[in-house]
Amino acid sequence: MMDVALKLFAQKGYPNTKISEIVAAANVAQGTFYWYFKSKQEIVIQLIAEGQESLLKVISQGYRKQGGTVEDMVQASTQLMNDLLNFAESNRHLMALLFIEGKSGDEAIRKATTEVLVAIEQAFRRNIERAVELNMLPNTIDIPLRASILAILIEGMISRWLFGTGYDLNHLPTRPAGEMAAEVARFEFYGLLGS
Amino acid sequence: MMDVALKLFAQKGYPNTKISEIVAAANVAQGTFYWYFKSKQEIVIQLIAEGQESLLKVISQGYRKQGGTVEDMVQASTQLMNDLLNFAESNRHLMALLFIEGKSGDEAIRKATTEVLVAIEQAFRRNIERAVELNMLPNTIDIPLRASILAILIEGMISRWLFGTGYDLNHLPTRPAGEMAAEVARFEFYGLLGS
Amino acid sequence: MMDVALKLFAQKGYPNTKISEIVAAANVAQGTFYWYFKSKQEIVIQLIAEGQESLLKVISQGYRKQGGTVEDMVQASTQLMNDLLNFAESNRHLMALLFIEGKSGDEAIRKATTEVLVAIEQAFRRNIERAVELNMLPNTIDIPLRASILAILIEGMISRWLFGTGYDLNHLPTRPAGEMAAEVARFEFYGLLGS
Amino acid sequence: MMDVALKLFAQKGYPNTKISEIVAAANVAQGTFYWYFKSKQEIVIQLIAEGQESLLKVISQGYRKQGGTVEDMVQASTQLMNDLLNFAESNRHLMALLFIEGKSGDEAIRKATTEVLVAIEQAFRRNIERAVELNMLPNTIDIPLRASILAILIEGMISRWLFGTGYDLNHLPTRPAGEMAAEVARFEFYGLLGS
DNA sequence: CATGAATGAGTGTTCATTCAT
DNA sequence: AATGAATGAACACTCATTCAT
Repeated sequence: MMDVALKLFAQKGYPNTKISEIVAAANVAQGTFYWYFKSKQEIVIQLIAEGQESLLKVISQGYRKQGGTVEDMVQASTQLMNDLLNFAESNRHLMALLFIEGKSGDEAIRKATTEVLVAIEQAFRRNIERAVELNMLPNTIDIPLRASILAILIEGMISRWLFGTGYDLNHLPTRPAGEMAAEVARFEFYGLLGS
Repeated sequence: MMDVALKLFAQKGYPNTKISEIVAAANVAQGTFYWYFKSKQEIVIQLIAEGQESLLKVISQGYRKQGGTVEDMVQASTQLMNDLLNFAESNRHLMALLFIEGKSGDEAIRKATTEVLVAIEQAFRRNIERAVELNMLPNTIDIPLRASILAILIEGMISRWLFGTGYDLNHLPTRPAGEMAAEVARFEFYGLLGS
Repeated sequence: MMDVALKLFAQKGYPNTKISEIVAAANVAQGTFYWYFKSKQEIVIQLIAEGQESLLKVISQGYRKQGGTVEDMVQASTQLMNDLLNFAESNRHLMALLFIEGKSGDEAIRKATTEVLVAIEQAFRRNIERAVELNMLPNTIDIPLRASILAILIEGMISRWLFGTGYDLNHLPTRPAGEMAAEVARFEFYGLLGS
Repeated sequence: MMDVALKLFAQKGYPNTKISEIVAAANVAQGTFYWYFKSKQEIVIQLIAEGQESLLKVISQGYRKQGGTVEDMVQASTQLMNDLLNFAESNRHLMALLFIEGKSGDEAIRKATTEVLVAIEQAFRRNIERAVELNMLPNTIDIPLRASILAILIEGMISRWLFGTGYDLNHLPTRPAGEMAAEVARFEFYGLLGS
């Protein structure tokens, strides 16, 4: 039931998805929904929590590589971006839920998604801090702001890559994840002016 | 009536705002709403259209400065960012509507906000193209992608600066617009590694 | 709408009466109900409150007669009983609501009806106190208990007279109010052993 | 299971008590209920029937004493009232069910409780008839009415003694059963004017 | 221009009951 | 005997929209 609910929420939005549609798609009776979930809100929260877990797993496995040179750092970042994009691609519906419902919707839902985004930001923050310690990044930079910028970047990038500018669930990524990841990581470190 | 509707939409979200609340806040009768607007949807669309106009005005006035050096370019970008942040700060409710409802909500609403975002992206794109022509940026870069990245960046930055990570309408910007603009413009051109 | 609701509540009981039935009987749309009443519960509370008011008016007008002899007292009591019975007879539905829903039902409803019954009891209590002061009743009696007994008596009597033993809304009083009132007043003062 | 159901029905009322609550309190599965009882209604009916039996046993044992004088009669009545009050006190939940659900609720439930009340009334009626035959009561009195009045009296008295005016299940009797019984029996025979 | 009473389709949720195991 | 997952009809309440004044 959760898969079909996730799909419907992603396609039509949480408020526009009726319980009756979920149960119809899942081929169970209306009452059955309430055997498994306390309310409509509970299923989204649960969906988001599950998604958070998988997503954080990806992130925590991301930045493993360590190395001395700047290129190693770019490498590692590219790797993380790539992992995230791959995850996002195979979890389109989840990403839609996170990016779309997370912004509007009921307080409780917003709170749940915010946690996910904060977690991403903190992962970036830790990485920047480490890099500064290793003298790979200038210690003059405003770390929290930069972490924020990176989180924004990755979030927006995933969102646009997956759904295009119009948040269209049927939009197809126009370039491979690897290429995208490389471009963004490059921008991350070198900006518009390039290497 | 439009101001109070904008405020309510921003505070509670479009689907959670009832016509009855709007008219109550505007001190008119329920029927009066329908003398001014064809439907609930129409008022949002109209609200977004008005917002789009003002926002585009800001953008079009932004990149006026021309100049030969890279620093001129950074300057100009900082200026634009600054203008956008200032506009956003004095139009919090509009920005909330744009960033929040623009992602979820009905097709028509999403379409309206998408136009605004596309316009921003195109403004950046034109600027990058010009810079490449002037040999101020390497001609190897993927222009649409970079424009996209910039649009993402500015969008996410405004959103977080105004509302914090949790999309909280009562969040207060923690740093002055000017400082924020400078930091972001710097990142835009030089990336994490700095100038 | 209130009349038809009262009738339906009396006939079928509060929980068994659907809003849809009320509006159907009142020939208005479902939503109209909620224009006038906040909830299903609110209409009963209102109904009971109105009933309480009329009922208390009857009671307060009841014991007006004053007099020196015991027979005057019996007279006055008969008069009150008679007034109450007449009121009850022309407000069958209200009495049903009071006696039936007042005992079960939601806390709020029970509380509302309890007030009515307490008011009746206090009217009796004041009368007994006055009679004791005038030495028309022995000052050895337990006043609150006796007031309670009288309240019970009148309540039960009305209930059975109107609805029979089986709380049947279609039951018809088998004897005239006046006769009933006289019998009960007689019992009130002289008990089974009679005058 | 019946005990816990009785308790719950008394506490929350029949319609507000869910099967799920009964089985939860009885620590069995939902389906188990339907192995023991055909329906929710059936368990109440059964509960009432059991209660009726015990109650009638008390009543039939009540008026055993015979005697020539009026005081003997008052004695006997006091004894019966006392027995009833004691029974009621140790069967609070049952009494609540009888007095509360008996008035509202489904036809079948009302019918079941009515039987109990009719039985009480008939016990009183027989006693009055006997007393009239023995010339202990004037033969001018309206026997059925008086029986009715007595039934009302005892019913209301038990109800108020146990639950107070507000039908509060947690109310505690404020005076001992014996005292209460004596007072009521005295009123029964002598009325307000006393012996 | 404006009112506010009236509408009615729509929806989340409840809960007695069933039934395969 | 007992389980507990599954059912589905029922119901209170919401709210955008209409319309007679």
